[in-house]
Amino acid sequence: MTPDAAAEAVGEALALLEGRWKLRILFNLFGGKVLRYSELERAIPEVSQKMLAQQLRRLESDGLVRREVFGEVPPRVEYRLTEWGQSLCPTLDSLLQWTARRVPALSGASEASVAD
Amino acid sequence: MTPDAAAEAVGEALALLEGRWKLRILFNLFGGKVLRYSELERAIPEVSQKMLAQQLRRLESDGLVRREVFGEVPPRVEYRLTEWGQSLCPTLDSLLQWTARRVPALSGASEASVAD
DNA sequence: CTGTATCCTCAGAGATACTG
DNA sequence: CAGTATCTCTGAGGATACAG
Repeated sequence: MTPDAAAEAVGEALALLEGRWKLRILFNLFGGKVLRYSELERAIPEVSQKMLAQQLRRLESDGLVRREVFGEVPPRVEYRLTEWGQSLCPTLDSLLQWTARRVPALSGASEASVAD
Repeated sequence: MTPDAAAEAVGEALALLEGRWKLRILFNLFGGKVLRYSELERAIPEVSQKMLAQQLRRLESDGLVRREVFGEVPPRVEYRLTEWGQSLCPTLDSLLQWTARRVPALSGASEASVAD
């Protein structure tokens, strides 16, 4: 696999998670949690209705989230992770472990090393 | 760990990789490769000089890439991954494995399920 | 309750030109 | 060779209003 092909493949994976709200949504659903639209709004107070709806649609069409509509009055819509979405958890965990391995601060990091 | 805290932590990790060029750069350096500025330009022909320099600086200040300047004429600058940067490889691999597990296409995926 | 529609802003990507 | 400087422009995201 060439560096470019690998970068593209990983990039496509990351694209599914990019944006300011996707991770917030995902982490509120990890562990099999099932939330209504209004519950997600409360869980993520900073998000606008437009962005919440938009990102949920994206997550759904990308296969990470399942949306279930109940034909009731008043309307009810529930969101949960798909199995595939749930299976992302360990990978995000490994990302977390990686950040923990970051070196605190290189002593001479402010200036690039200069060899001669 | 709350969903919000986890989302923020993972978001910070992803931020280190976001942008159109960072992964391209990273994958060209994985495996201990050492490349000069001009070699990176050739490896990623679509990138402008501005973006390449800018993203390299970011990767460097984030601790993923090490930059080594040789005080020669003509100038020579080499880039390689730090140990921490190199240690990201398995995680990106697991991301790749994850995408491979994606379900091909849900039969009734175009319309959301409607319960009653 | 669960969304669309519209308008607006502003960080960041890209093109181009220039420099030690 | 290895970069800055400057300009432009796009599009993600936000505010607000409206709708089934």
